[in-house]
Amino acid sequence: MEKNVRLLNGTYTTKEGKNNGVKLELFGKTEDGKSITIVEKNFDPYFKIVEPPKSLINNISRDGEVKNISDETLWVTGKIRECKRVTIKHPWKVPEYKKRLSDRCQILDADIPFVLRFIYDNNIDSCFKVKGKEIKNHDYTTDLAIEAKEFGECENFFPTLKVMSFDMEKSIENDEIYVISAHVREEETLKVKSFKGKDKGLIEDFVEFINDEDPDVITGYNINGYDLPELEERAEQLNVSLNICRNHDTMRQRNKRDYQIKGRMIADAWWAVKSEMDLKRETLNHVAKELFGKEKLDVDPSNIDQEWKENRERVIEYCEKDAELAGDVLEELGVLQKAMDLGTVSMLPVDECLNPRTSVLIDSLFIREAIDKDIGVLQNNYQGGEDSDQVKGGFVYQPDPGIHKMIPILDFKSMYPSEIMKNNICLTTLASIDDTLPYEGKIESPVGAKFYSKDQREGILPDLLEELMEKRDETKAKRDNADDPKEADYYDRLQAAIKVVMNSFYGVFASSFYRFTNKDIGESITAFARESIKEVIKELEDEGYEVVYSDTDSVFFKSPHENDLEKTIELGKEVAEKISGEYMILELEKIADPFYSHGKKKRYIGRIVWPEEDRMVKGYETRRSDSFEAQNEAMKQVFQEVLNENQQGAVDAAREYIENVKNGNIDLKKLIISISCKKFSEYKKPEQMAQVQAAKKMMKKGYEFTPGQRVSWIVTNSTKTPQEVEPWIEYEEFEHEPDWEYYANRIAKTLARLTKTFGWDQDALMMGTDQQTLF
DNA sequence: TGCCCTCGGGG
DNA sequence: GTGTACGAGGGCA
Repeated sequence: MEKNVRLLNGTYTTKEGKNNGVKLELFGKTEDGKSITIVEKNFDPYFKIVEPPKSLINNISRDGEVKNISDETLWVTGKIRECKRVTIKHPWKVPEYKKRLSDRCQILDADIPFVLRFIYDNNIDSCFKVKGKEIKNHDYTTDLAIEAKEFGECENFFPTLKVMSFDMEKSIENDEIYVISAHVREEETLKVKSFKGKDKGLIEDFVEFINDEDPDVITGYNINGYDLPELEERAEQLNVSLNICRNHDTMRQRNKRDYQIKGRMIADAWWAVKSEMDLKRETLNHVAKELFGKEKLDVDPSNIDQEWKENRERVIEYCEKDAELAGDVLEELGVLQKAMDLGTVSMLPVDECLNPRTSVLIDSLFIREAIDKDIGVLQNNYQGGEDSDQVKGGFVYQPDPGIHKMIPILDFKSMYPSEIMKNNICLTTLASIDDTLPYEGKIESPVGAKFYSKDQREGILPDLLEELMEKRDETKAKRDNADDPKEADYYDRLQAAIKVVMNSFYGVFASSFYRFTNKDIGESITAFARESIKEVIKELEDEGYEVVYSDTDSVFFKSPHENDLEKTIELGKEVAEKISGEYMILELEKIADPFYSHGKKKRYIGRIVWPEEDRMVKGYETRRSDSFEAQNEAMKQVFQEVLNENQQGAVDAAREYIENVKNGNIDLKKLIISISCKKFSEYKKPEQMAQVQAAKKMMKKGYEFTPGQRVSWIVTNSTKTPQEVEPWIEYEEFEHEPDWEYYANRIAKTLARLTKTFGWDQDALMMGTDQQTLF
């Protein structure tokens, strides 16, 4: 059998026999839309050791676990060194050897997940051709299974993935699961099914359903944080196996945060929302409204037990709707497509690209190069969680406080990658660690690190980046020349994926623990970058322009054409081109009119007038959790005035709002603070927590409270410690006096960030008079 | 100012 | 699974 496959994920098992029974299982989707398991039995785990003492080799060669020891000559941190490749029987023994041997000699290649090791070593791409013997009567849930003989190349393709989205309604009071609804789709809806009844049978039916349907992807809203852990716990209680993996293994918790279902991918729609959208609130309801303009069914989930008693049918309908909605969200955000695109660029299984760890993206490209060039792959060295090794970041210019007219914003195209290419930065070109090649002294970073120039030695890192950058330009050109909109869309997604990979180089190389970097490299990159942006600022100033702000790779300056957008666009483009160098390319990104900051770094707002009308708000928005609506409302009103370039109006709006709050002249609903409350005993200092106080007072009034429920309250006296709050109960009159002063103060604090520049700080806003009048 | 604690999503 | 990683915001010292 021969098949073209897109790789989804992989695992290994030891089912067959005791020794030598390690087999890899790769799960994928064929070009003709079949799910497939690829079994590989002939790959052994290994690691490498650098210049080991003879005694050590003697020692481990007698080890029953060790299968083979062979010679290798590798470039390791600046030297050609004699190394040994130690092949062993079991992948999970590698960490053991790492620990045992690491104080006697340097260990290489010992922290690469086994499946990835295999695909790197065999240069397997995200899509590949596999030849082998079909396994008839296999026990996998996939359509096909094959014993791999040979791997080859094939064109990229994008199979339609089968997605099962599900939702579970469960009692808050006890452990009972009321209903699980599943929604299966490929391109269109295939099946909707709800599971009810006794929990044991319910879960068993659900498991059977999953294995029968055999979805590639399992999704839902916050399933990693709620549905899956709850399901797991209940299944354990009832002694039901959640054997929903494609090889019939049990679903397991991978980290604290997510789960693993072998052969299937878990794509939590909430996580997708977090990374793809910028929302203040991320409830499914809000997201649905934002994406589709529709509200979901009105069932109060914090009161699910009541709802279930009163109207089962409605709860079931609600559950089905939510299951479908989560799938819709995933689809709308193009999550799977993006993961496949990223897989295409990074040569990784789709699963690795759903919530990619940037270091894995880079590893995939870099390690393949290292194998090719006989370079030793060092290990990541996370030394504790210390961030003392944090590399100094970008340069941030203290913004010029006030309202500014017509501000072109220039930014460097892929700044960090460009610096790396320009200065040939790589572990393999770092001259200070290398004694095989004399240094010519051409490239020295501002922190004193020395790099070989390109003609002396080409770095892998700049090479990879150059390739990516070229590919991106090519892809963009293809996009622009495509006649078919579908084709154009494909190329656009691909270039976006390339950008993601290129940018992830920065994060990884700015850290000091990534395997292919070190402090000198990280610091050199950012130092070169700071130098470049400062040069731009200087050049602008020398030309007579006034720079008002700059952050890392962008510069904001004043256009002399305060009221002429056309001229400003022209000027911006002209200036950008003039200052650009061969590698460091500046572009006119957008134009703000007006631009405002109160003088604090990373806090500014602006109205974007080019290339599209937009609003730009950085660092000012109050986000979620214990904020209350009045804060947002007041902020919005003041924003509006500032963007209308009306200073006085902004101050007046702020004063008026605060005055109203002080006088109790505001809708009480806008003061409600609402947070969920755990079991009281789970808090370190429960008596200090406002939510505990509110919950207790609710119970006293005879209302139900179950741990985990959301509670709402209004602050009535903040001068006490802890502050005094009273619960807000819907449909009941609030018979306490809010602490108006407290609310006015919090609003003033928020607003003062904006009005400070106009001479109005928090206290001034509270008093209603500015400093000048005061003194 | 800096440390410690908590939340979010879900029911 | 050849592991180790959330990030923002408020309260309190």
